Amino acid sequence: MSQLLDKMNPQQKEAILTTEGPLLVMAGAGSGKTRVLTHRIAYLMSEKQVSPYNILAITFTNKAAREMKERVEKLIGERGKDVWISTFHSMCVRILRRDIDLIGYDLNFGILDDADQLSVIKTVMEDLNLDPKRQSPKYFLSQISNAKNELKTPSDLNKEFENEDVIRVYEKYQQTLFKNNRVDFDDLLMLTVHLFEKHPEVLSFYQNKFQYIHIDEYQDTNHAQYKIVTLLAEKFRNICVVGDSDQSIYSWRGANIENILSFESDYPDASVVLLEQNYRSKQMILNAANDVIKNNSGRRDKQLWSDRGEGEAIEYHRASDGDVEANYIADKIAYMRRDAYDYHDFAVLYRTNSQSRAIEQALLRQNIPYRLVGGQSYFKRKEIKDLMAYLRLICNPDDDLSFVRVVNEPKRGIGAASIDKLSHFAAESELSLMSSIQDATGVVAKATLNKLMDFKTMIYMLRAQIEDHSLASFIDLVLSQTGYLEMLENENTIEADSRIDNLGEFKSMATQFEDVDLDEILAEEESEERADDLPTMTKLIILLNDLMLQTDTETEEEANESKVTLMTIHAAKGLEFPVVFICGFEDGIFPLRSAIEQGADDLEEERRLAYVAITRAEDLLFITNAQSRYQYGMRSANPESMFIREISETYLNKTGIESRPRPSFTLKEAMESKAPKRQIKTVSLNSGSSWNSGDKVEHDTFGEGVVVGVKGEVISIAFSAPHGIKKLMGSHPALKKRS
DNA sequence: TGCAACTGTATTTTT
DNA sequence: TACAGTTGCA
Repeated sequence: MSQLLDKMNPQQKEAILTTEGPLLVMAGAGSGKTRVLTHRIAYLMSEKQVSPYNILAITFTNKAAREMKERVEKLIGERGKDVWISTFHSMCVRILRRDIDLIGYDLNFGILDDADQLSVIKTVMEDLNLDPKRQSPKYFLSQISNAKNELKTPSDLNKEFENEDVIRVYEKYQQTLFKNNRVDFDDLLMLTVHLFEKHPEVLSFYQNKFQYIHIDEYQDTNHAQYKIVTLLAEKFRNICVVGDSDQSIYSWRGANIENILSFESDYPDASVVLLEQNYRSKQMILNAANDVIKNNSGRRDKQLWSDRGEGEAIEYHRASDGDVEANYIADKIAYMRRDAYDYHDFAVLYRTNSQSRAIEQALLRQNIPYRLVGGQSYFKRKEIKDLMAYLRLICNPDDDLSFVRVVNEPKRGIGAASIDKLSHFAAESELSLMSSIQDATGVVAKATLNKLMDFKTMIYMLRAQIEDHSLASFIDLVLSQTGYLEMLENENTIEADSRIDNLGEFKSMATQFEDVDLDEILAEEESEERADDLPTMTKLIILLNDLMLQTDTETEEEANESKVTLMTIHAAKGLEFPVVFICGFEDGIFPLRSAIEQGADDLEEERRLAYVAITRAEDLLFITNAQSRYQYGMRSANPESMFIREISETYLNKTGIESRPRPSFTLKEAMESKAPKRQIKTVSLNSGSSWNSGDKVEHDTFGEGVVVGVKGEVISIAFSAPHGIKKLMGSHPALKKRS
C-alpha cells in the first residue's frame, strides 16, 4: 500500500481513500487537515492515476495555497506543479480572464480594491445627492458587498423592498465599474457565476477539467462561493470539503456557516469523516478550548483530544493597566527565551490591530525582535497604488478611476475643479476622461487644457513603447517619464526614500513574476503559451490583477526569522506556535462591544474566534487582560472577558491583580505632541517633586537620562541608545531624580 | 490651486 | 487617538 498512508490515523486514512463521491471532512483544530488534503491529492495522482490537470484545490488565503502547493510538490514531485491550487478569488480571475467578454466586459479587466471601491461609492453618492453623514459610504459598500455575495443584482433587491438608496447606489456603482472595465472582489465571484449560468459551455469546460475538487475551510465560504463549488462539482460529484464549523470566523464577510452544516443534505450520499485527534496542543489547552466552544448552540459536538500529554495549566494574568499587561508579556518572553524557546516560538494574538501598539512598545523596551503581521499592506501604500494606477491607465486609457488618481500626481497644475468640469463634460458626451480631452476646448481653462493634452500625450507615448520593454524596464520608464520618481527624489526625506525603495521592490516583484511565476501560472492552466510569447501589455495586466489579490508579501525567510509574531486572531487561523499569548481578554475588546450589544449570533462568532485563538497554542498558553487601559485616547475599564469564566478553574493558573494587588502605575506612551511645549507642574505620587526640562534622571532599566519635555504627569526623557526618548509617568517607581 | 490648520467623529476582522 | 473631511488663507 502507498506510503502516503503511513503515520495516518484511521480517520485520516479514510479521508484520503474516499476519493469518489462527496466527502465531508469535519476537521477539528490541529487535526492534520492540510496533511490529509495534500496526501489525498498525491494519492489521487500516484495511486489513482488521476491527471494533475483534473484536480482542483481551493484554499482561503494565498499563503495557504502556496503552502499546499509546496507540500504537494514535496510529496509527488514536479507534476505537483500542474495541480490547480488557488484561492477562490484567483481562480475566478483566471476563469474570467479567458471568457469574461462573453458577459460584456473586456478581457483586460482590472480589479478594484476596497479603497478604490470606497472612492467610487463616494463619487456615486455625490452624483445622487446623498449625504454621507446620514448614510456612510461604508454602509453602502457593505450592503452592496452583501448583495453580491448573495448573488443579488440591484433588480433582485428591488423586489425585496430594500433601502431604495442602496439600490440606486448599487446600480450606479456597478455601472461605473463596468464603464471603467473594472471589477471588485465580490464581482470576481458573482461574475463567474453569471458566466457559468449564461454560458453552459464554459461551465462544462471546467466541470470536465475539475474532476476532483477540494475545498479547504469550507465553513468560511459565502453563498457565491458555494454556488461556484456546486456548479463545478455537478458533473463528477467528486467533491471533498474540509472544515470546522467551530472555526467559522468570517460571517461579517458573508461567510455562511450553513454551507458546511448542510453539506450532508446537499449531498445525501456524502461520506463523513470526523477528525478529532489533535496533533498540535497539550491536553490542557484543548480542555480549555472545549470548555469555551461548548457554550455555542447548534453545533455538532466534538471532543478534541491529544496524546501530547497533559501540559501546564493556562496562565491567566490580570494586570492593572494595559501597559503593565504588555510588559508582563514582554517579561515572560524574555524570561522563557532563556531556556527552551526561541523568539519565533512565541505569538502574541489580539482581537484588533489597534492593540498591537502597546505590545510593540513593551517588546521594543526589552529589545525583543518581533514581526507584525497584517496592518498596512504593501499594496495599499500610496506610491504602489499610484504606480499601479499609471500602469493600468497605460493599459486602458479609458480607465477614469486610474486617470483621476494620477493625473495630478506629481503636481501638474490640474486641480480638482478642472477635473470636475472635465468629468461633467465627459459624462455628457459619454466619453472617458482621457478621450474627452481633445474636445474639451472651452470646458476648462486654456492653460489647463494644454496640461491635460500633455498628460494624454505622455500616457500614449508610454503606451506606444511598452512592447519594447520588459516589465521591469518599462516600470523604470514609467517612473521617470511621469516625473514620479523625480518628485520623490526632490523631496529628500526619509519618508520619500522609503517610498523609492518600495517602488524598487515592486520592480523586482515584476521581474520575478515575468521570469518565474508567470510560467507557473500558464502551466497550471494547461496553456500552450509561454511567458516569453506574451506581449508585455498582457503580462502587465495579468501582473496587476495578480497583485491586487496578494495581500501578504512576506517571504518564507522573513517568516522564519527569529522574531516574536504579533497578529490578529483572524490572521492566526491555520497557524500554530509553541507559546501563545492572547491579550486584551476583556468584555468590550474580546468579545467586542458591538458583539455583546448585537447578541447571540455575533457573540457566538466571537466565541469561535476565542476557540481559534486558544487552539493556536502547542505547549503553553497565556491569557491576559487589564483592569483599565487607554482606548480611543481615553482611560477605560473593562471587566474580564466572559470567555475566561467559561474555562474551568482547574485549567487556569491565575496571577496578577486579584491574587496580588499592587499600586497601579502607567507608562503612557503618547505620540509627541505638536503643540508648543508647556511646562506644567506635575503631581508626583511618590515624591511630591515636579519635573522640568533639563532635569537629570536615573531609571532602573534605561539608566541615566535627561528630561526633554513635560506634559501633565507624563514626562519625556531622552535616554542613551538604544532606548531613545521615552515617555514615562513622573511618578513611575523606576524613576529617580538626580541632582 | 495648494496647503495648513481645524473640526468632528468613529473606532473589527480581509480575499 | 487618529484620521478624514472641511475651511480659510496665501
